[in-house]
Amino acid sequence: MKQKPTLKVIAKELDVSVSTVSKALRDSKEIGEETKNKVKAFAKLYNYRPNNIALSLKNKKTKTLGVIIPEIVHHFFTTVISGIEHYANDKGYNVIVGLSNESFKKEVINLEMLANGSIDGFIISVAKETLSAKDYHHLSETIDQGIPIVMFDRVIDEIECDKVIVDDVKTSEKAVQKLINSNCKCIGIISTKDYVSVGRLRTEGYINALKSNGIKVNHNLILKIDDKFNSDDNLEFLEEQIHNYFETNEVDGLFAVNELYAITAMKVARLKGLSIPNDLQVIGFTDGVLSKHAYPPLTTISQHGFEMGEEAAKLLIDRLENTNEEEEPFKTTVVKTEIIDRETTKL
Amino acid sequence: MKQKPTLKVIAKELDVSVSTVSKALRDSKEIGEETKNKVKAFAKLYNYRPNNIALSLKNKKTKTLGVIIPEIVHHFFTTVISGIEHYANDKGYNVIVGLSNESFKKEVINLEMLANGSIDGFIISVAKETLSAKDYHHLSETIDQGIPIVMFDRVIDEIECDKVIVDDVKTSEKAVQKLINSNCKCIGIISTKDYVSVGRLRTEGYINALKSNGIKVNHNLILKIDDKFNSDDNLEFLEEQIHNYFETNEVDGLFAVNELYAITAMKVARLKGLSIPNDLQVIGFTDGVLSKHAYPPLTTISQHGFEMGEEAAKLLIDRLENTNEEEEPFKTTVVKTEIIDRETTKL
DNA sequence: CAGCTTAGCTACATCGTTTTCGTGTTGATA
DNA sequence: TATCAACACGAAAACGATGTAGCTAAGCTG
Repeated sequence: MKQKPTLKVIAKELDVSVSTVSKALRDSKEIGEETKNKVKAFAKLYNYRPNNIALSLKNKKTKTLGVIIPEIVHHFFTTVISGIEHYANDKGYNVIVGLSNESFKKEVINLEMLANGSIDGFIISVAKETLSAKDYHHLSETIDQGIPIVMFDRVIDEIECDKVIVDDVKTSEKAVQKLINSNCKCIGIISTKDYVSVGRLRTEGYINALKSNGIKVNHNLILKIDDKFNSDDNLEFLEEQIHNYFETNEVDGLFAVNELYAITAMKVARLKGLSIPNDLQVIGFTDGVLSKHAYPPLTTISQHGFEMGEEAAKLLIDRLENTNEEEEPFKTTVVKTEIIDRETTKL
Repeated sequence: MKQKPTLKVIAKELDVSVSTVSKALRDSKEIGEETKNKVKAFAKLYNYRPNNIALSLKNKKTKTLGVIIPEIVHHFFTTVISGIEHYANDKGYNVIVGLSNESFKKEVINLEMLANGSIDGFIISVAKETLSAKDYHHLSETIDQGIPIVMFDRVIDEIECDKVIVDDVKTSEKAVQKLINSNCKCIGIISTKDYVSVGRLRTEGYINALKSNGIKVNHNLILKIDDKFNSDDNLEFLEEQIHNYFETNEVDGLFAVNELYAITAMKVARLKGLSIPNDLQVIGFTDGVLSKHAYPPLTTISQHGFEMGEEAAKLLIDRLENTNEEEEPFKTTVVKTEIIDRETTKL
């Protein structure tokens, strides 16, 4: 086992000073050609690489980004991480991932654990518990300490920072409009409780679409699921709620605010003997593996998670590397969406 | 924006020395009660937290783990990451994620980027390209430098390090045996090319099961998909290969080495008018979202990815924190598997 | 009262790097 | 020959924290 060489050992070995070695490796013109070559050759031979930690301490920047998400076993979030990684790596940044598991406490711990110099900035999608508790002090304090935050998907209006979102309202309008155009007479929505911003906004879009088509909004057709935690865990609960929903409503068009709700609704509908898309048309939100491989393949809205990730990383790194005296104003980037036509809708 | 206070500013503010502050905060008995209280109160007021980077430099350990995986938009890998995170966080470690995208070059870059002091050890699942090229110098060099590596799932026999695997051979035997017991007369397997260790081993298990039941092995029934990269990208290619396979083989039982192959095979079979599980029984490997939500829900083998992650983190952290003089011998942990009975098999 | 202990604090080195500010030597110039 | 620039390099500070060793004053003992 050979230890990583440091400037000091190279210096001693070649009988020059540490500063000379450092300068030679950085190709400073202060150092003579001969010495430079000697040092470089030696460094190459022993595979010298500057110690990142020492550099971080000196430069007061770590070149790593902290990403905090509610869960990682989740297609959308991992797609976003891919995008973040891609852009970040390209710019020489590393990505350190923290999981909140939708828990406020874990979110706070993660933030504190990383805010002690380990990272230069955060990219975060807020936990449901945080959203419902409306306790954002950890976020504002972090920003206060000069650590920039970029929020994506689940954002908080009250906090001033860069944000990357999708136009949930407009997108949902489009989806519901598509159902209307496909001759659906009774369109329902399966959404989340209102404290989840995306659920609220998508419901808003659903209502807008109905209204602008002169359709009266029937609040029984709006199902708001209360899944505080990982929804995969209480699948039966979800199925039961959807089952009850179908018992009391005769829908022929359904808009679900995520894949799982859509897939589960399809499953329940199938059990009731409904044929998709003949008896019931379905549109989901988020284009994940489930949608693509479902039977029948689900018509859904692609959020372009990869682009969201890239954009979030870009916003963050831009801010980190902005050397201007004046602070840049905060930006909110809206990533465009797209309806992926598959087989759960007609037309 | 208030900057993070350092020991130095606290010291100056309270007119004591830096060491006094440090010791007071660590509750050293060298410092008088009065001074301690004063310092602690001040530190609390200004929310002092020791700078992680400085600590890392001093202690020569970063308390972060580097995880390098082929892709992150993948249920199994994210489940493993969850397990790693869970155990690591518990022990006060952070997790930094690198993606190889199945590329040898990216794997090397990621390793080098992190091996410069940023992390204390690696947890890695090797890229397909690395496996097929059989070039492991980056791994052995890393270990040589004293940075421990734990491999999981896709491991390399030639490299000596801790490993976490599943008993692929035995597990596959069990799965195929189940098909035999369910009266399948012609059982096929969809696997990967042999350089992917898990594909090779699972094929081995398939062959073992047939042999031990006195069934002659027909090599036409063994389909080895060559997907060097993310298999989601060349879905048509996969479908085509499976389609051809079904054209030339009349199988009534199918074992697939991953979810996607299983689901895709089911889709192709359905197109051919086959009914599942009546005409064709299917068992997959890896219990992901696809299996659970497929139609019909897929009988599959759970690898317990979460436990694998926890175990990998445990092996790594144990080694890192082992203060004994002698090196511990390398361990290979075999995580148990389980067949999840769903609706693509009879019985 | 010399000598010793001890409480309570400070100085300093250290981790690995970069960077500023010297400093000594050479060769050229006035 | 004194002066000066250019060259090639070294010493030291700095980043933030920790720990060892050293120092001072007070209190005690014989």
